[in-house]
Amino acid sequence: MIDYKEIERKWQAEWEKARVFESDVTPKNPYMVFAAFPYVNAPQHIGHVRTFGTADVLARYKRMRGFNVIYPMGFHATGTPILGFAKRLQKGDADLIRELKVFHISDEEIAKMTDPLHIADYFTKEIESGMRAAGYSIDWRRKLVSTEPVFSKFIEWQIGLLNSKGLLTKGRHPVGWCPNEDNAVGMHDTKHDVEPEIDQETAVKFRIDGEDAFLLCTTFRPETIMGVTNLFVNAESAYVICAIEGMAGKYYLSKAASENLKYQLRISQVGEVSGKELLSKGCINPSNAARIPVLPGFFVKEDVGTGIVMSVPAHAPFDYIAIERLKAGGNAAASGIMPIKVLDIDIGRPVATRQAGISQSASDMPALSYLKLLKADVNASDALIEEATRLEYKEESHWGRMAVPGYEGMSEPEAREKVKADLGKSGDGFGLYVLTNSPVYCRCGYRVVVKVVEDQWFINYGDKEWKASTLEAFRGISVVPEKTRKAFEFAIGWIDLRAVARAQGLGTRFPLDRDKIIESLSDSTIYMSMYTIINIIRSVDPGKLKPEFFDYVFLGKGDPNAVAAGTGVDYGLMRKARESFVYWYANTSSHSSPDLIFNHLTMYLYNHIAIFDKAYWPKQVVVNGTVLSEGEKMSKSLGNIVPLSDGISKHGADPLRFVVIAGADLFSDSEYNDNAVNGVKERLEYVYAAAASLGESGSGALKHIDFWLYSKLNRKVETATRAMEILELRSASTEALYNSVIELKRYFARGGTNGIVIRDYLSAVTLMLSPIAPHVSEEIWHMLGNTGFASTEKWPTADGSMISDKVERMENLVDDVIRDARQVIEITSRKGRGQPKEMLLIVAEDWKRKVNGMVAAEKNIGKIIEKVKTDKERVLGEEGKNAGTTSVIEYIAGLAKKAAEMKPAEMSQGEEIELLDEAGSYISGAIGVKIKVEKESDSRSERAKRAMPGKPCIDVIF
RNA sequence: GCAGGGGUGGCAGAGCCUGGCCAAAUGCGACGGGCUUAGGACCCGUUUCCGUAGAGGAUGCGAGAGUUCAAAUCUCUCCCCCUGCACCA
Repeated sequence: MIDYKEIERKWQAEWEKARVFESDVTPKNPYMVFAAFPYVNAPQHIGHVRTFGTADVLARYKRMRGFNVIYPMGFHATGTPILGFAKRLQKGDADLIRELKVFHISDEEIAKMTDPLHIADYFTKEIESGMRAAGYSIDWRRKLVSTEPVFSKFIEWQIGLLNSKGLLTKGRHPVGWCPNEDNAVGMHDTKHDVEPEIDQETAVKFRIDGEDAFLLCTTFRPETIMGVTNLFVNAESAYVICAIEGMAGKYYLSKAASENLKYQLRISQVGEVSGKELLSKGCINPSNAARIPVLPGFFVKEDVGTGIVMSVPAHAPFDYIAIERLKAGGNAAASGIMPIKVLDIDIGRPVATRQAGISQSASDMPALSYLKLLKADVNASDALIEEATRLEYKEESHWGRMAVPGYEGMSEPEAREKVKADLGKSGDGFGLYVLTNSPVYCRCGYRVVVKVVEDQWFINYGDKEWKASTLEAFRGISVVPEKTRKAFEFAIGWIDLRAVARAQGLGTRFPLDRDKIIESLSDSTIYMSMYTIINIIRSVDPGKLKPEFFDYVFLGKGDPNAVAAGTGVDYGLMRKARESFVYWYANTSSHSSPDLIFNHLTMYLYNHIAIFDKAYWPKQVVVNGTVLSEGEKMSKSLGNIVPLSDGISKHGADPLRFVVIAGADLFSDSEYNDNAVNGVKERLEYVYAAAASLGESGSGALKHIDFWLYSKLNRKVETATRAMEILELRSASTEALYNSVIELKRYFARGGTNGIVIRDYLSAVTLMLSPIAPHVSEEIWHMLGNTGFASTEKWPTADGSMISDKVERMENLVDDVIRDARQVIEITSRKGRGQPKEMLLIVAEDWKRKVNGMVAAEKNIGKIIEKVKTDKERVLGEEGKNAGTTSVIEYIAGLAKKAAEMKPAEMSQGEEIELLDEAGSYISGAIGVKIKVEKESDSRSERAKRAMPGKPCIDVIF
């Protein structure tokens, strides 16, 4: 048994003592591996091992491949979550405390966490100790925290630089907003962690007949305006009359809506009116000047949109039902309403209603068709009508074609945009932001609204030139796995304005507006460059780190003497920092999880392209999958996380690393469960035990099975190396561990005992396991009698001359024989022939091998038979001396069916016999019957002539 | 809706780029046997169907069509699942 705790303690101490993972500029080729730095609002759970562990495996592998490698680590503490965290604790949030208890954090410690800086401090240490326990080969001298003064100086430089390049811009921007706290709210600030989703609706003005006033509607489907037959209001709700700055006339909307909208419109109330009063008004449809009534709509909610909706009974099931109900109730104004269809659904498409055999053209009312489809009558539940709406919108959006003048033939999305633009031009409509997943509540209990923030600073990722050069540069960057490249390209194209400053949070003040804090994704785009110099400048007074300093170190700008004099930073130290940056930043690999593709990773690319010289642009980005537990993503919100420390103490760091990192393809999610971990443990222990018992092995001349093991080993090295190069860690580890165990077992079962062979095999396997299971590998490496660290050894290289298809296929022959023999015995025993005494393995004559070769080359059986008939001596030569012409011809004829795929025989009769003799005890052990190997020509068996090259004839003797 | 990734045997998951050696690796599970006082662990075997003194056949990799001597693998159409869609780390 392996004592994981013991060997982890031992080797981690040894590594630290020998400083094997600390590295500085040397003549060797540099390689820097880093992972997106963790946000420090919780300790690590085993899900994090996926990214940090994968980075570690690459660092360790590259080190063994002769690179000078650093794997630095930093911590992200800026931003709002920690602040929210502290606030929640101040209020004694029970959910959060329960979460913390999962990580075994003491009550005293929790009490102190009402201070945000303490949270950052505590978890930074916590996470570091977890990473040390997991055995990551991190150079801890380069540790960095995003709240450090040094870091702020660096970020100020970055923002200043972006601004000087004209990449910052200012403007209006909609955000989720809490009216109570007067703050922007993101997912972390809401109840149940829901993201406030903001979308733009279209507000349409319907002039009231005889008044200089409008009813203001909102809609997601402005293209249906030509089909509007009436408006709906909620007769029970309070409405108000408002003036809106910048727009002529007065506007009616619900009181609730006026409250919500004041965060995006300059809106002032000038009067009040009840919903009932609105019913008497008549409106003009701006699209066709038709006069339409205002009716009470049962489904209209005062706090959604403006509390007034357009009614399109032809295309909106709710509208259709509402009118039907009004008609049934004898509403006079409703009685005359006829639905107006504005778009058709492309005939021939597999539309749900058509499949259900419901005609659409007959009724001219798609809304009714969808209601019929769902068997929804006039009294249907809201949920059912909702479902019909959803289905209709989906299909109309997909297959709908406009059928009104000016828009004929347009698809629904095209028409939507066109109508929206047209309404904007004519002044009859404008865009309005809404929360699509409303209601969303702030943690404080208030309902979140949309606020349009004025004077918001952005990083303009929409800048055409910047976008183009980023996309261009991206083509030269290696993406692992390659299949995520498209997602990146899309993200690079999609990203646009990105808010760079916000009102609250920990972090660096925004240089252009000191009341604001730099948004926390924007302050983590080029921090990796700091890893190259942080250990050098650690002692420098942050006040001296002026922009000129960073200009020199990172951009090579300015004269070092002048910069040193101007900033007060030591000249030599500054030169050293520059040298270090130039050295390390030339070759980097960046690791993170797929959810960062659309923000952090894309911004990482953009900022590097904008700021650094081409030589220091990213070289490789690596994206890995997540970790599942019982098929579900491991996350705090699901409550199914396992703290890293628990995982390590329960299973050991190496088995945990193995399952999480190598348990699945890089981009697939890996499944963590005890069963999987135990499987890894068993195998690690098998290798360990094999090394432990090495002393008992013999030596001597190499036998076939020794050559076989060497062939497997060298092939394994090739495969694993190829896999490691593209971080296919699953294949690499399958080769290094799973297959090695299978091969070793077979080797021993087949009587392999050669100590030299086993040592060679185990040595290479141990080194290949080292990146993923470093502690166990060190231990085994030393058991094999080595003194240095496996971690710093050379990765094994394959000896191609030891790889032999023939040798491996010979071993397959042994298996084939066993399988066939079993089958024969089973059948004979079923036929009641009792226990066999002995089994003959009759090996085909060499002339048959010669014939096989001829058939493989010729394919034409007839021709070959002719040749044999006319000149057997010459055709078969020495091998055919004792073969009767008749039996030769019979044999050839028997090959007719297989002629097409016939391959020349690989083994001679002598080799085949030798192999079967060597494997004899293994074979007889497997089938439980004594075996005897004989030559076809020596055999007295009647079946002997059935022997084929590579297929010995089996004859069971009773 | 848009974008990306997928759909393989009881399950998980390779294979697909570079078509044949694929009834399809590997692991788990299930079943049978061995070992054990017993269980666990471990070892051996079976795990689509049919046939059979063995080297054979049929069906088969979301559905359908096509290309090819040959398709899980290439092409097209369709269906379904997962993830993301912003100011939030």
